[in-house]
Amino acid sequence: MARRKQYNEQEVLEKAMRLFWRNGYENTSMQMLESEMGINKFSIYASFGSKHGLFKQTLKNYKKNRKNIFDKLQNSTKGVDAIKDFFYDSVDVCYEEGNVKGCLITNTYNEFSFIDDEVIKTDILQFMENLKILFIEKLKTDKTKDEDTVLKQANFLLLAKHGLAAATRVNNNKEIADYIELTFKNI
Amino acid sequence: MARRKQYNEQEVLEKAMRLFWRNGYENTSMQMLESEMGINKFSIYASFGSKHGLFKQTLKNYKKNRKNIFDKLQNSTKGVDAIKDFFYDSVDVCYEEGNVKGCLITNTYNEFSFIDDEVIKTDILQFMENLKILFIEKLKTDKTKDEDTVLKQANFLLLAKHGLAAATRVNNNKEIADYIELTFKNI
DNA sequence: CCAATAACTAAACGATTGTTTAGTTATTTA
DNA sequence: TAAATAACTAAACAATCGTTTAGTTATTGG
Repeated sequence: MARRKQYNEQEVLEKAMRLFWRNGYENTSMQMLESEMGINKFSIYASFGSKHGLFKQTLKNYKKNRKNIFDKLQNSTKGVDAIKDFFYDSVDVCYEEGNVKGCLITNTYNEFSFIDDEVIKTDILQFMENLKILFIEKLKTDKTKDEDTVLKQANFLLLAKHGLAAATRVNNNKEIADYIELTFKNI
Repeated sequence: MARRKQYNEQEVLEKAMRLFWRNGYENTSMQMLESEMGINKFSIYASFGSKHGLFKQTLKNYKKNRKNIFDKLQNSTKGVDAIKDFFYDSVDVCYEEGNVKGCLITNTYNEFSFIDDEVIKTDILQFMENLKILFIEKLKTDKTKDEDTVLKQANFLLLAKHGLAAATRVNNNKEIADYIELTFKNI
């Protein structure tokens, strides 16, 4: 054995995540990552392999961070209102995190729709597919909805979530609340 | 006088627009622009000043191209249904253009929210503000809506349009129609 | 205590970015 | 027809990108 790492991989990964979150993937350079993470390029490559690898782990970490609000949605018995709560929770997380911009998943989805990178794309699409399944599950608890309605509404809510994520990047809390209320008015 | 330009500035600008539309600003290189526009870098700089200048003119050209559907919205007497038609028209334009991705304004809005470029940002925000004013105008034709409701619904529709633009980048026509119908169900 | 070795620093890598420039070609008008 | 000049080609520009490598430092276990 020899010298030990002078940094904590989880800690620097969190810092990298927040930088990617603020600036997107392409607009985050290795130089920026160096100073934000507080470690040398060599160390980044030693721990995460590449910029791409670091970003992948960043996404993984993001999902882990959000696990609690997904679990809350999954375990709730409130039906459609559980989804509405989830929308509010998603917004809250963004503002709690402070300096970030919107939702990292949605940001990545937007950015990579212009880039050939099936690895990241598959990752994101799977994430959204899982969310849709959760929506469907909650919508189905309302027995007055037929299957077709449930699917349509699930698709609608997935896109509404997308609009919401865009909104959390610029709008204030009040406008966002209005948006959520109107989204669920007829669901 | 001397030699004349061997290309038509309007024609090559349209080609540049479609390339930016497909790939975004940062992911479009001067090399790609050269081959897509069919002219040399020198000629691009002679006609448009810089990559940034070319992109600005691209946005201007995009607005001009869409003037007809904005005019249709403005001149319509159908109230809220005019906005709904506008949503469908926006989708149609995307699909008619073929190889492009979503709405150039929304794409640019998303991409530049991560970049310090007040020129482009101001341009885009003004565009969205104008659209919101149009929405308000149409919503106001329904005299049963109070002022507060009109503003809330206009904000909602602006964000819904954002979600729609995201959808036209991946989803099929049927899902998009469902989304539009649900959006307007309670307006 | 010292040889082994992992983690560090810092410089350099080749590739690509947007932009400029020097030199050539073609067309215009006097 | 010939001088003038704008538009062309193609090469080079400096800066930055992600990545690698050579050399140094520090800490470990025998």
